[in-house]
Amino acid sequence: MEEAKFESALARKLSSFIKLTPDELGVVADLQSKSVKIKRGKELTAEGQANGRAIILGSGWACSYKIMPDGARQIITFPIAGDCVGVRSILLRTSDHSLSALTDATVSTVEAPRLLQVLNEHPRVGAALMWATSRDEAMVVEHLVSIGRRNALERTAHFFMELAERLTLVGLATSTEFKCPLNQYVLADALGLSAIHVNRVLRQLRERDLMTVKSGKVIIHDLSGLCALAGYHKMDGGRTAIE
Amino acid sequence: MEEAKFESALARKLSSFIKLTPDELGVVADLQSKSVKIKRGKELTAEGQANGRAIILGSGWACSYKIMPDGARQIITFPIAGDCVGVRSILLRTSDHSLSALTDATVSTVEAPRLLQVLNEHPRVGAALMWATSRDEAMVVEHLVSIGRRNALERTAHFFMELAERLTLVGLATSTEFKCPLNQYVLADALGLSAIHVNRVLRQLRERDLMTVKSGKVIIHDLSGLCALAGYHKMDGGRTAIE
DNA sequence: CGACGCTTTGACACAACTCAACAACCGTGG
DNA sequence: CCACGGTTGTTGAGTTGTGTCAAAGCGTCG
Repeated sequence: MEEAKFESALARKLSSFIKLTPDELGVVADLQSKSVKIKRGKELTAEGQANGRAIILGSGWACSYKIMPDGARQIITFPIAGDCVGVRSILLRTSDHSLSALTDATVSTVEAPRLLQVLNEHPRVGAALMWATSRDEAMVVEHLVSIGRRNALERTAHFFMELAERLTLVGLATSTEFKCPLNQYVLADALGLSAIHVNRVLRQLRERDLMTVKSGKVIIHDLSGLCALAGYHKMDGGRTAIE
Repeated sequence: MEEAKFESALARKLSSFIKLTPDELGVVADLQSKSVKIKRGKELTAEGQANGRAIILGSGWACSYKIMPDGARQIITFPIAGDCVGVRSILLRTSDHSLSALTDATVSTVEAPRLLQVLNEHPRVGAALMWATSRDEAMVVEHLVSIGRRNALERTAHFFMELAERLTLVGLATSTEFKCPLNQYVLADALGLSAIHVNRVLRQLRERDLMTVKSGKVIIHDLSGLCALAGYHKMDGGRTAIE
């Protein structure tokens, strides 16, 4: 994984699960062959909309969310480069959440039949894709736990730890620093807080010399301190039972 | 679906998705052929434990949860009769949450290879299983939204609406009433509240003539009122794009 | 009967929200 | 080059939803 250049973030991510053959890497590349440029703010999927396709994010940031009747928004996750959205729900008739681009982005759409075909003909690629989506689901669960049982400070710290790990997996973060286009309003909607409280929490994290969020960049000052505060455990990035 | 007697809750649930042939129903029954009786309180899977198998709940109630370093618990979902746990994470080396029986229960264990075999040889059954798990995942997402953006009253109301719908799907609830062995401590850990506040919320629901929870039984007095309060929308129980 | 598990209630504390400003930043256009 | 508006960040004061602590009521079961 060190020196090799991957064609896509997805290929890089999957490779940390199982080493793919050139042939299989070709399949992964092919899934993303018809990529489209998307403008920041564009809605990619609306809740309730007809479904039957998955989306692969080639670059940029997005957010999947639900809107409440009173207009409040809960962000479920921030898909980043290399993430696949909607794989699991390809069987459901309608999408259960909305998806918007937070920055300019490139996306590829994969229709259900094509995906099923890959799963059949390239089981190892399929397994890797399923591994990646399982991982994403595990993060949704962790997010739920976070909102349910961590206070604002722990929750925020945990969120950034997780984000850092995800970004690292696709080569977008070092152990101390990464770019992050999320403003405090967006963070608030993800963390289940008010934007103002997010501000106070970020200040605390800064004053405790744990991390700094400024102008689109996150800097980690004290990784172990953050992990301790958040009760964060690194995800299982290891090999699977199969293969 | 009306008069037919199904051998299992799972068969009944899947049948509401696609009508299964007798042959396929046999497959579903076979998956549950080696069922085991489990005592209330028994832990079925521990977080971090080696995985590679799914569990089908034949009867009884369970809860899947995570424990925080300080001992707090967040319940993610309450598997009931007909639910499959751990299907998606069969590829992950370790389980990402714990699972305990809340009541005496019967469970069947399905090893990964067997499940993959079914998915291959009986794609329609496989699709139905994937539909069911997708549905469960959508509920986890909704649960996240609930904790993040609904207040205690709305959240509780929403929880019971969802529960009622799930129980109905396996024939364990009428539109106005169902058995429910969840006490206020357990509810609290699911709703991200304190047990005492759950009590206050339940009182409010009672005083507003919306619903009553008493001695293991839930009675819905005003369904539309509850839905309005909770912002609840029935899940898509309809047919899929495939088949 | 006593013990235990669960529910109910009250008084109080505190985390997080709301409202209301203001400050810093940034790209745009005069 | 500076003035400008829009977006984002920062701060303070006061409110409120929910948590904590403490205690009592109530069934059920041994």
